[in-house]
Amino acid sequence: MANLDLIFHGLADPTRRAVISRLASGPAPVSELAAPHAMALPSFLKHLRVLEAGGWIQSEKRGRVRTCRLRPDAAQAVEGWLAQQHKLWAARLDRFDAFVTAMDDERNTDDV
Amino acid sequence: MANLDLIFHGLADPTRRAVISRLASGPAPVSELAAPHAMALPSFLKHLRVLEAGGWIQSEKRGRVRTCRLRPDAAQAVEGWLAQQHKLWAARLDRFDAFVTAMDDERNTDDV
DNA sequence: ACAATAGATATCCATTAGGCTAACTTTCTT
DNA sequence: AAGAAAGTTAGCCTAATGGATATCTATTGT
Repeated sequence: MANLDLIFHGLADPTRRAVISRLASGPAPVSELAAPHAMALPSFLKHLRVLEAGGWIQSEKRGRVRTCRLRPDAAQAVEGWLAQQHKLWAARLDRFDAFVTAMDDERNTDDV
Repeated sequence: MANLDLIFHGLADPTRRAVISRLASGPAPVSELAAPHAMALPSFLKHLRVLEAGGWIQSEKRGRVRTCRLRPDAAQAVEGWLAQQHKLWAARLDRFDAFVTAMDDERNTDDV
């Protein structure tokens, strides 16, 4: 699996996030993926390579057409990282919730 | 709220992810955050600024000490993006699961 | 008052990112 | 066989990254 640096770097660009969203509705050849993006093809190809390096997509060339499809792996890695952070944050977030709740109560008391 | 580019860029570096994890156990001054990382302070400060730009942390200076604390906002943005993608992927992932299951069944049949 | 502490600022440097054009290879189509 | 289509490769450019030093400011402790 790709490392988190590459995984997150893959997401840190709107073109690449758009490609991921597009591929959610099914595999597509390179030029179809590139069409909505106002840039030269070689520039776009770099984004695809970044996505591939991050494990977001895989591609296969048949004839002169390279078809790209999404891979669920990277998303799972992101979720894993988030879940781990959540565990760490749990106590804090609870306390934060308590704080917000206390504020609300106070405000309500004032209001009522 | 910071945009997704900055949010994800914040995560695309191990030093910065370590800072986020560290801050989960509570606020800390800059030099305490910097201590575990083998780099010069100005280099480390850049990472803090990236995290601040991405909405991951906030900081406040009192006297000569700047205290940094985590903000839940950025994580929520990430979760929002993931949830949205999940909606898009749902059908595909189901089909992928079915595919994997079919493979497993096939393999089990061979094995047994 | 002075020295130490905690950061901040200013530069500098090498590498990577993200864009481009031009030229090239392969694979269809006619 | 020739030409169009779909990528690919190579090189160029500018700006941003991620690191470093050296210097500076502002606080705090003695």
